[in-house]
Parts: sequence; structure tokens; C-alpha cells
Amino acid sequence: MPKNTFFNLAEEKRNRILEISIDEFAVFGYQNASISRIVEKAEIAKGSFYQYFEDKKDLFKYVVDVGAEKKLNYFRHLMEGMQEMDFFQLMREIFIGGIQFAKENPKLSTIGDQFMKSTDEQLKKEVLGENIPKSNQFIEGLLIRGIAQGDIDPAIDVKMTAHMLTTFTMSIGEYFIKEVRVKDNMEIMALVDKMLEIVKYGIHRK
Amino acid sequence: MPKNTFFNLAEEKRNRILEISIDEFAVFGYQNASISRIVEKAEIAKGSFYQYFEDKKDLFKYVVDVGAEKKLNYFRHLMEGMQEMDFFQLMREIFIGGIQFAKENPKLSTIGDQFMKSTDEQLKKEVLGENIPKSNQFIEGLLIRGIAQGDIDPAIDVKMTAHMLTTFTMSIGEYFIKEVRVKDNMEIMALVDKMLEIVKYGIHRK
Amino acid sequence: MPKNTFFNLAEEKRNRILEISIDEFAVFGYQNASISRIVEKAEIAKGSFYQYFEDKKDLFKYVVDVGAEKKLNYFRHLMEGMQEMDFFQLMREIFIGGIQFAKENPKLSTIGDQFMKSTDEQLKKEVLGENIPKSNQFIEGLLIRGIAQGDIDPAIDVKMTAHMLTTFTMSIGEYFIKEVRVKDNMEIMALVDKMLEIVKYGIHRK
Amino acid sequence: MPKNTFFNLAEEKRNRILEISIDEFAVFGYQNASISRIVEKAEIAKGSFYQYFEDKKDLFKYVVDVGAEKKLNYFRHLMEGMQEMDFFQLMREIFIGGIQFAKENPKLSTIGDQFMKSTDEQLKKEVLGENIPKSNQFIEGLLIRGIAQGDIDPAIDVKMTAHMLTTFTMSIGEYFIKEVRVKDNMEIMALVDKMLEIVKYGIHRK
DNA sequence: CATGAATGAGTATTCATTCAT
DNA sequence: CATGAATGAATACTCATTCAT
Repeated sequence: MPKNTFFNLAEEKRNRILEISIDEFAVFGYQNASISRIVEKAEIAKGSFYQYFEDKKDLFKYVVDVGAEKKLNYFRHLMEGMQEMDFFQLMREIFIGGIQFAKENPKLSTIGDQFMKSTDEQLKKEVLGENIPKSNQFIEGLLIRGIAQGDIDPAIDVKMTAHMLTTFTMSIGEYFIKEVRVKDNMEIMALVDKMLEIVKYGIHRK
Repeated sequence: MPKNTFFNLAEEKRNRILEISIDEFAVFGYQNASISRIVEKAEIAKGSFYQYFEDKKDLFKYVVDVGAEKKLNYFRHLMEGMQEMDFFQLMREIFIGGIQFAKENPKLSTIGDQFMKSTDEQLKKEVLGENIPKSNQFIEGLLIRGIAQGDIDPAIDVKMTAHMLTTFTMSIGEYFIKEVRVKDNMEIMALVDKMLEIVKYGIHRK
Repeated sequence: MPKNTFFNLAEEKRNRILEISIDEFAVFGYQNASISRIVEKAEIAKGSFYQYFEDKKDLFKYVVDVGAEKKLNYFRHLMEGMQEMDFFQLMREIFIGGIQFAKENPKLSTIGDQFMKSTDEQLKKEVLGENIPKSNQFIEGLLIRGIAQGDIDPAIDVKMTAHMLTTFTMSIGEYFIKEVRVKDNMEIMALVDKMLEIVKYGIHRK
Repeated sequence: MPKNTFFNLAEEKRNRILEISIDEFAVFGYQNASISRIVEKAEIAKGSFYQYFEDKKDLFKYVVDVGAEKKLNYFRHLMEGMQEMDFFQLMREIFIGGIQFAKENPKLSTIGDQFMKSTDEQLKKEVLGENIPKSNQFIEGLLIRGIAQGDIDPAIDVKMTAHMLTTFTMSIGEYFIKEVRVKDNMEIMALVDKMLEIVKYGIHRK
């Protein structure tokens, strides 16, 4: 976590540092991001940086947290309506939330994707803390609930299915950014529905 | 490509260098891999390294190639029987081949996965040559063929479905390495078949 | 140009670095000068060096500039009296200025001479900027003026004569350093006047 | 001197090595010339090179010697007619010989010029041997003879005048290569005569 | 006489971090 | 809280030369 000194900063300055850091990590990734470049662009002294953050990792952790926090907001409304929705409606919301977040925060999205895909387990542990929040587990929960409520085939392997869906959920934003470009929301919805059809009924000839 | 000097080396030495390089790239990734560390571990002089390889990228390219070559061997038999198989049988072989490769070559598998997931497009272009072979396209081809042969629902969005399956194909080795540990082959087959069931018929309650 | 950090340094330190760099370039020339040797002698950290200068070329450029600046000072007074002097009086001043500079700044003089004689046109362009100031042209101008004022034989080939005189002007400092050793100024003047006699009337038997 | 092994080589090979070395030194100068590049272009083994030559310097020495030898041939005829010529006729022959050599052997000429201008005294001593044959001395001799024979003003400072003329003799080839381009011999003669006029009668208004 | 692999000290440059003011 | 100079280990890479065969 950043030190108190950082949060005591004038908002304008704090935001400037944050935005520039996001830019840096989005473009260069964690390893190749350069503190020197950041402080130069942000027009703060090198020493000041280390008064705000423990070190490079501390800044990165913060940026990732900000992204996660923002992303969560795209799902907040879910929690409320959750009870009334079945599994596929929920997945629909999750897909849409993920895409929306990626569309509106492409840099944070990129940082998050890159980070999740990285194999630097050491870094992951340090950034996410001990409790690497297996996003798996959330979807696993949904699947179990879906089975209980009779939406989902009880014959599936839950863990594996959760992995399939998680993997895919995570790659979805990237796919929309890279391949689909910015389509209007109607088109996005249509594509999401086609995806869900597949998840639901598979791809075999009906 | 490594220089001839490398291939003229005694096999023992050549393998030592290769193995140590694979270790290095698997642990640190391309950017953070250190030539100094490699030559030290391999007990060769720095200058010697540069008699064998143009530069770091040349070594990496070689390691990736070795991995690709090895992986291909897991699919060679496919090409033959390809005509008689339907889409789902083919996917089954692809999954199994991928898993087998990952099980038997975890480090090379890691290197390949990391590399494919990396966002350093420049590096990709240089390592893979101009024609970055979108693995998407292969599966796209299979899907189109599957539709033509009546195995697959013509209503699907081919591009998107190809992306779903590619994403998953690529994460599958990783999944087995990380989650499933080394199970016996029977169990693996069973799991693969469950996956295919899902791809084929979806997860909804039948 | 060195960075501000360099000019903010304590004068003692700044001079130490400058002197040691001058030594290094004078002895080894640009190509063979070693940053490592410089920082070691100057007892500064390697990283510090790169806080002061962009790179090796930046340091060299600075050293050359310092030399040029110093040399110019030996000619400043010329500009004023220029109007009243004829060509031979001007050349006299130029010779004397060059010799004086070389006598009092032998290392800078060496560096400048070496640099001007070097065949690395790329380096020259980068150090001197696009406008490689052909010293030829200055003397060409003086010759033309001399002809107009009736001091100089209009039958000479101006370009070639300018080249003769320039070449000689440049080698003059070197000559005095190497061959004549440090004589008193009276003797130097006498020699300079003999030179001018030759330039003026040639060496044939009168 | 190259080792005997070099002179035992088939003429074709020996010449190939020589020509390629001349190219290399002409383009890169002594310091930046690369043995690796030479052996590669000449298609000989690295080890073979060191069977022919002691080291890089040994090769350079040889190349310089070859150039000097060739240059000397442009002056051989001089020695015969020397007795009948006066100083200015001799200088004329020397200028013309120098230009001719530079025109017909531009690479060797470049190597020689660069070498003579270099300030690496250590190298000079090693290449030329202890008795650095001051070309000064040759012209000094001519001047003294000229004075004795009544061609030249006895009032001149012989040493200094020799330096002036030497400096100029050496820069003359360069001047013709760089500025005058390949003119026909008539024009060259005319320019040489103008030069000599200046040396003889100076540049003052007659 | 030919070969070419082995060597290792050397190069310029980068970068996160510390520390004194 | 701000500053920016100081640090030094680390990086990829080069090159003339040696040596065993």
C-alpha cells in the first residue's frame, strides 16, 4: 500500500501520478516499466516517489488494486439481483460487465490481463497477497448453485468447468478490444448471447 | 538460428547448454533471463556463448523452436487419420496431444505458453517470423469443415467460437500441470471427454 | 550537452571530472577512451557519470566545446582590430593565437587536432552539428579580401591557397608543442615572422 | 613482419588476404579494423591468421610497408635525374609523384595518411621502428642543398620550412582526392605549378 | 600448414533504490 | 513533505588472441 504521504497529496497530483503510472504499466508491463520515466513525466522528484511508495512493486500493487476496485463496480449491481437470476443470466451479466470494463478502461484492463497471464508466481503472490483470490472459486460457487437449482447438468466436472469458464471470462475483454473493435452495445449483446448459447447448448448440430 | 559452432559441439555440452537455457527462460521469461547466469551455470565462457548464438534472441528463438518441434511430434499421427475423424474426435486428439506435451515437457510448455501470451508483439514477430501463425485460424478451419460436414451448428459465430476454443486449448496444459498434477492417463482421458461433452452439448440441464 | 546535474556539481568535482576526461581523450582518443577508467580516476560512481552526461559522446562533445571556447578567446581581440589590419598582419595574429593556445592548453589542443584530423565523418557531424565549420572558408574570405585590398596576388588559386594555409595553420600548434618545446615568446614571434615571410615572398633566392 | 608461412602461401591467397586487409584498414582505421571481419571475408580460419601474422599490429605494419614500398616506386626515377634538377623542379616531381600515388592507390594512400596523422605515438614507433623516418629530414636535406646551390634564400629557418613543406606534401593527396576529383593530368600539372609559384614567390601582390 | 572452438577481460549503458539536506 | 545527487550491481555484447587437434 502507498504510504500516507501519498494520500495526503493534492488530488490533482495524486491523480496525475496514478494516470501516468497506469500508462507506463499498460505500455511496458511490470518488469519494463521505469520509475525514472514515471517521475519524469509526472514531474516529481525521484526521492518523492519513494516517500509515497515503498518501491516499484508497491506502486504496481496499488495500480492493480485500483483496477480491481473499478472492475468490481461493474458487478456491484449483480449482487442485488443475484437471487432472482439463474446461472446463465448471471454469466450474461458477468460477461457484459467484463466487456464494459474493458471498453471503458482499456489500460487498466490490459494491465490486469497481462498480470493474470504472467507466470511470475512470486510477483502474483506478493501483489495479490496470500489469498490469491481464485476467480475460479466464484464461478465454482455459481456452478454448484446452478446445479442445485436445476439449471445445470449435474454430470459436469465442476472444477474443470469452472476453469474453462474463468479462462474464457478473462480473455473476453481482450478479445473485444483486439478483434471486435468498438461496436455499439447492441452488437455486443448479440455476440454475448451467442457465446452463452454455446456455453449452454454446445456447438453440435442441433 | 544458432551458428554451426553450436551444432558442432559435443552432444553432452550442447544438451547442457540447452537444458540450462530452458530452465532459465522457464523461470525468468525472456526479458529477465540472464545470459551471464546461463554461461555461469553451463560453465562456458561468455565469449563462447556468442560463438554459438547471435544474441539472446537467437537463443530464445532456438529454444522456442525446439519446443514447437517437440510439440508437433505429439500431433504428427493426427495428420494421417484426419480425414476419417469428425470435429470432436479431432479436438479430442488435439487436447490430448497438448496435455501429453505439457506433462512430459513442463518447462518447454511453460516457455511456449508465456511467449504466446506475452504482449511483446515485436518479439513475437521476430521469433515467429512475419507470418505469426494465428492458432485461431487452424481451429477456424476445423470449425468451417465441421459445419460443412454437418457436425457443427451452422448458427455459431465461427471467429468467436474459434477464439473460445483456442483460448481454452492453450490454457489446458497449464490447467493439468497446475491443478490436476500427474494423474494416470485414464483419468486424463476421462476429463478430456467431459470437456468435449461440454463443448459439444453445453452445460445446461438435459 | 551535459545535464544540469553536472553544472550543479561543486566546482572542485566538476573540474576534476573535466580534467580527467581531457587527460583520457588526449591520451587515448575518442574511440579508445574508457568511461570506466574515467569514473575510477575521478572517484565517482558509474551511475553518477550517466547522471551528468547523456553518454560518452556527450562528454566528448563537451570537452571539444570547452576547447573550442577557450581557443576562441585567443582570437577575440582580433575581431576588433580586424579592419585596420592587412592580410599578413591578420595571419600573424592567427598564427600567434594558435600557438599560444597550444602552448597553454596542450591536451585540449591535442584533442582538437586529433578530432579535426580524424576520418570519422559521422562523429564529426554529431559533435560539430550539421554546420561543419570549414575553417577553409574563413581563410578563403581573408584571401579574397586581401586581393580586393591589393595585398595579395590576384593570380593565385584561392581555394588551393586556402587549403595550404589552413592545413598549415592547424599543424602549427602541434609543431610548436612537439618540435620547438617551450621557448620564450620572443623566439616564437621571430619564428612566426619568418613563416610569414615565406608565405609572403616565398623561399626563392632573392 | 609476417611469418614465413605467409610468404609460402599461394600467391592468389596471399593477395586476397592483402587486398581485404587494405580494404579493412582503409575503411575502419587501425583501431576499429576487425580481424574477425578480415578472416571471414578472406575465407581463412582464425587460427590460420595467427600462423601468418604475429598479431593485428604485425598485419598493419605489413600493409603500411607495402604502401610505402609502392609509393617509393613513384619516386624511383627521381633519384636518377636528381643531380640536374634544382629544388623547385624536385619539389614538382615530389608533388606529382604523391598525387599520382594517391590517385592510383587511394586506399593505401588513405591508410598512410590516417596513420601519419594519428597521435598514437606508441603505435607509430612500433610500426615504423625506432627510427621514425622523419619525412621532414628528407626535405630538410633538399632545402640545405637548395641553399648551397643558390636556389633558396639562405635566410629561411630550415627546420620550420621543412615542416611547412612536409605538412603540405602530406595533405596534398587528400586535397586532390577530396576536392579536385579526378581531373585530367593537364589540370593537375597546372595546379601543381601554381602551388610551386606560391612556395617560390609567395602570395603577395607583385 | 589448417582448423575453429575457447577464452575472459573489456565495453557502454541502465535502473531501482538510498540518503543527506 | 520535497529534492535530486549518489550508488553499484547488473545487463548484453565484442574482440584479439590462444590452443589442442
